[in-house]
Amino acid sequence: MQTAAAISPVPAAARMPRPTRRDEGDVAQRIADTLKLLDSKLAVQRRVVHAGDVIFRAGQAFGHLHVLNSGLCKIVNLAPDGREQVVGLKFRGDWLGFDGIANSRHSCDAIAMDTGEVWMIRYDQLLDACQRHPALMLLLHEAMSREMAHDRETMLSLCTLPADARVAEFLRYWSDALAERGLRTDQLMLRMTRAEIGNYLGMTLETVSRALSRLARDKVIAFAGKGRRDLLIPDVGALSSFVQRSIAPAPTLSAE
Amino acid sequence: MQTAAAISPVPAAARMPRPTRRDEGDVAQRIADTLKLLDSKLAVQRRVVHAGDVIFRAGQAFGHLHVLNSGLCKIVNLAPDGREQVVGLKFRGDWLGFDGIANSRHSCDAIAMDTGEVWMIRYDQLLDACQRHPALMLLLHEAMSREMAHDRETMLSLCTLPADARVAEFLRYWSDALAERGLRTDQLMLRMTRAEIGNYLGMTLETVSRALSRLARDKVIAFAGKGRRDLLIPDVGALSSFVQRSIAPAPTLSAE
DNA sequence: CGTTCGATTGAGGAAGATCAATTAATGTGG
DNA sequence: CCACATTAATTGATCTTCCTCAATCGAACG
Repeated sequence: MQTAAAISPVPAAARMPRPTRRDEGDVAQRIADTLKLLDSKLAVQRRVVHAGDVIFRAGQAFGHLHVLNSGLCKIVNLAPDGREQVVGLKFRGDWLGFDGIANSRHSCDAIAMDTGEVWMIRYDQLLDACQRHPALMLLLHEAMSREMAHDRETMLSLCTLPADARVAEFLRYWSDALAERGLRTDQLMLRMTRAEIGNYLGMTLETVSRALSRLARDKVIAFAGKGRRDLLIPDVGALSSFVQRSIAPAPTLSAE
Repeated sequence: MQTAAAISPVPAAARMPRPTRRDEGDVAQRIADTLKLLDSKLAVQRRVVHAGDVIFRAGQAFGHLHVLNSGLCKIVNLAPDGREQVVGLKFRGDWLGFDGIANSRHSCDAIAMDTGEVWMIRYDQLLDACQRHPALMLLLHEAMSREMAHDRETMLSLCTLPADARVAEFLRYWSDALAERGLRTDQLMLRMTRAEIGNYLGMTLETVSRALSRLARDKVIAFAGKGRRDLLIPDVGALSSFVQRSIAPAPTLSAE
């Protein structure tokens, strides 16, 4: 992680009018509407998946987009030289497989991390349907746009946050995703090993473990049950403020 | 950077059939075709920009997509707390502003880094045109898809490469982008300060400077002219192999 | 010709990786 | 149900990479 070098003379906070965020209810509604619209206009093929199941693999011919109706899924990017990295987590209502459109071939693995249902949508049929139903096209573009915006947030976190804060931010994001979908957010079952989390966040499994221990010591999170995979998050705000604290350890700047 | 922890039992190299890559000629052709199609089907508004000009800013209402007809441009992501990061570089033929679709508001700054021409396309008109011309919609999806795939490559680099290799990879990517567009790739004018490059790559300006010095010492690159912004890249392959060398310093593994 | 900004280089320090040992949880066959 | 093997997680000690601070140099510009 490097210092937030001032690459622009104007402080960002000063010129960015915080974009108005939909609140949770809206997101849940949007997802429900999306699923309903897809189901009504298209021949959706449903598939039940279990933890570890491959939804698609890098290199496979692209023919379908997928939408997660329930469950949880990770996206893993692979380099030809063997490096691999978890580059995304997907929740109910999220689309999978956009990356395959450009080269007619998937460039990532998508792996289920829990029991769930995936809707498969033939891309050619989707295109047809978009011609007939502009709302469908809007919705599709919106989903792609959202994914891009989120990827950039991820890059920002990877580059500007220290390890502890990155783990906190990761938990905050996850519980946010749950909240948006109307699920309880005070308890969170990590369905990834420390190694996977570390891979996702660009750090080692030991660093993840230490970060979690520290967060627990500071009462920002707690472990539920005996396994160390179930977390209690009494206050999501505490996670956010932990992140904020770690990027401004010496906040005593007079002007600016 | 962390070790490439084996998060999956199967070595990636073994199961990923290297996707067939278009070669340079195809990319140049695709870009030319895209621009022609846009120009013929839409009311494109042209705008000449110079280094430092703002194409759009985070927070601004989203109304247009942009396509770079010439020049070079950076995308800067801003966090509400003031952190900012360069999250993308755009070349001729690249689209800008997709991130604005989802919340009707741009979430990044787009800043020109050189004299060039930007085509502005009203999003509502584009949607209309997509209804009439399926080819246009295909092309649009392809552009979005390509951007997502590239963002993931970027994350992979950020998380798995040490600083030197990240700089080398950055130069390789840049010169690749030039090659794809039929431009000469043996010389490259960096239009960014060391601080900007460092911000983009998640490291400090000193580390960038040292990495470049080392690459020059190893004859992978050379400095042209007196300023340190013009680079000579005698052999792009040397950059790639530098990257490969740095991820496998002890390659003597018997089996696997 | 001085001022300013960007780049380079060195020395020291800190965050996080690596190596290694221990403990906890999970699964297996008897 | 228990001994045992296996995998995940924790924690500590050490080492490496990269960040931080600081000085110097060069180029561009008024």
